[in-house]
Amino acid sequence: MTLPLPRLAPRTWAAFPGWNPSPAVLAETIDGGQSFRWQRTAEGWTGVWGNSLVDLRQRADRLEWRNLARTPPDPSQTVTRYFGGDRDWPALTDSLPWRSDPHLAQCLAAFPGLRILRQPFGETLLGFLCSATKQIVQIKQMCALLAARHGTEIARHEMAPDSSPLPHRLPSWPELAHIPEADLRACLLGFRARYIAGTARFLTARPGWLEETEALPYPAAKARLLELPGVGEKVADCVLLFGAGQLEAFPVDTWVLKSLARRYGLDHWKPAQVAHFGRTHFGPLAGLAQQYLFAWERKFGGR
DNA sequence: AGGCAGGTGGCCA
DNA sequence: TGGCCACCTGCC
Repeated sequence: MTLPLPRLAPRTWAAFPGWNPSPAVLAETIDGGQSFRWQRTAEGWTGVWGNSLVDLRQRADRLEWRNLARTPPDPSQTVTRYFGGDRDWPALTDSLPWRSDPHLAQCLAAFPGLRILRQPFGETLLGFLCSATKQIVQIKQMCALLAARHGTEIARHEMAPDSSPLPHRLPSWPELAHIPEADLRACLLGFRARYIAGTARFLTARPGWLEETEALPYPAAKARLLELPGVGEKVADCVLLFGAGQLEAFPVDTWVLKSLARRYGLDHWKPAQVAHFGRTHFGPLAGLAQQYLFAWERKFGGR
């Protein structure tokens, strides 16, 4: 006979402190290519990171969230960190050189309140190792399969609705190290499976390496990430921007290449040259500027 | 139906 | 240093 579990109070909706983005800007922030673990629901969005399982919904005048997992003990702290709630985003955005850059000004106006997420470092690395020459939908599928087949289930709050499609964590790096490459390939990873297996072996041989890397200043952290198989300039910058809060990281992907070619006259420039231009032109928060350019180009770039 | 997709690593001049 | 190409495979 099993005893009935103590009945926990249902998690209730709470207003999101200090952030009220439009539905489009919210979608661009959580589902625009920074993170691959958010799904639309009837009410809004469900997302997973670490041991967190969180719902978002928008009311007429505010954004609301609720925790669906039994852990962590203080979910509001986790949510605050994930959404960069410890930074003054309006001030950061205002310090970008939009006054002397009409296109940047146009991008800021098109996505007011856009934020850079601060995701768990190791998970960000995994997501972007999956990203090479893949579109966001497909990267999300890879992550979903990795989680469903190889990640531990997140203990849900008793009162949480069980319709959530994302009840599993991504596998940790030690867990990934035990998965045969063939099983990784079965998660639609293709040639990326070799990178992930290689990185898993590398990290398993060096306990603490990832945590040390996350804490290093940007140039040193990037140099270390480049040691990993499958991590080049672009992936390293994405991991540092979206998983370590390094706003000076300036990932150059095809969208940013397109953006700078068409809006800044940098036709035929190579990625390394564009990266240099970005750092000098946009300054120490180049990564934040990059996210606005990226979002604008994806949405309006077809003209 | 088939080319293409948020790159990287290896090889060659 | 710079340019090219293989690498997997599901989607539009």
